[in-house]
Amino acid sequence: MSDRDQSLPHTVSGASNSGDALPPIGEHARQYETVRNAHETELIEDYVELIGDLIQHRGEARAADIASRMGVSQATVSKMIRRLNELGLVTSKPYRSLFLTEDGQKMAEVSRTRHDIVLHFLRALGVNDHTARIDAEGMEHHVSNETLSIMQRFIDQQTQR
Amino acid sequence: MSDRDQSLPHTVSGASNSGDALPPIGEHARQYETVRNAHETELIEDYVELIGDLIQHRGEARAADIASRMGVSQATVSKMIRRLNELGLVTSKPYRSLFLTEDGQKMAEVSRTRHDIVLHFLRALGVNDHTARIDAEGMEHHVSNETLSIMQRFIDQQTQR
DNA sequence: CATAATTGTTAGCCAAGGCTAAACTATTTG
DNA sequence: CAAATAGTTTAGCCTTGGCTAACAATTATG
Repeated sequence: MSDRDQSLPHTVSGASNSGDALPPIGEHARQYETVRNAHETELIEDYVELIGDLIQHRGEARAADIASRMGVSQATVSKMIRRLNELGLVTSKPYRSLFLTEDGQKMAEVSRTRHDIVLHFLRALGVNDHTARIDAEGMEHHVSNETLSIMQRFIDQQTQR
Repeated sequence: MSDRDQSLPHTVSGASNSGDALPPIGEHARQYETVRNAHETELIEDYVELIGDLIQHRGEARAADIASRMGVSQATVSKMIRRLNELGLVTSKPYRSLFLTEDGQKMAEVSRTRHDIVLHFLRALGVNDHTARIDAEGMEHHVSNETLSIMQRFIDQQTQR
């Protein structure tokens, strides 16, 4: 709580969208579909990204570390690792630490880049570091490449002055 | 696809976060926890928000409309409505259209406001309308009130000039 | 006004992502 | 080097949010 509990702004400048017509049905459905799809990959990406970070910063990724950092039980991690294996994102021998496959490394890097852009963008916007970290974690999977590019441009403008 | 498929920016100005140390374990876990919690309420909020929109724009919310706009089967909607009922967010009589309870209306309004702020913000940033709509749909549930306030301020600055 | 078409519900299936408890493996240490 | 501790996996359970198919109610129409 704390940082995230502040008075919610109650207005939007100019015409509120509430007055706008609803989008055409097909388009509307596609918007929700995009979100549902993002959902399916989100967790996977979070695990892969975290595993990449652990390898980079700690030299290895142990299940126990993943569990404590993700805030879930070891059993959950174990099950997830099996999935990542099936998806060809990690290789693992029982009771040994993990490695990312080439695909896994690629995914980790893309996720990491996106994450960083969103985080830097929020900070450049003026959001405090702690909140920015939390928001970035949730937002990263829902930001299109178009928006990412624009965020990057914004960061550049802010820092080059 | 289309709008969302563009070259991913590969750099972040200044120090990449990848070089930063990992957050302390407890904090890290809390970040993920926040995202997991958001997840649980996301869908609920989407349904409630959509029901509110339908009532406002169409005069009523029928299950069939919800199904086609969400892009899911009617059976799924029916089941979901039962849950919303249990949660005290809607009232419904079998084979009749839905109404939001007071709590439901409150939730719909908060969601709508957040959604609008994020959407307007993205447009003010320069994101094209179509992409902005998709991104807003996914992002809205992960934006803290602090960030929303800052987005609102940004919108005001952009439009008041 | 009887029947067809539309809309809503129920039953029963599935996969994902949590959990706890118990079993197994590896590592550390007395 | 044996026993204790730490780490990992498996089994089995639960809830959510999808689905299809079958049935029920409502509404529209010939």
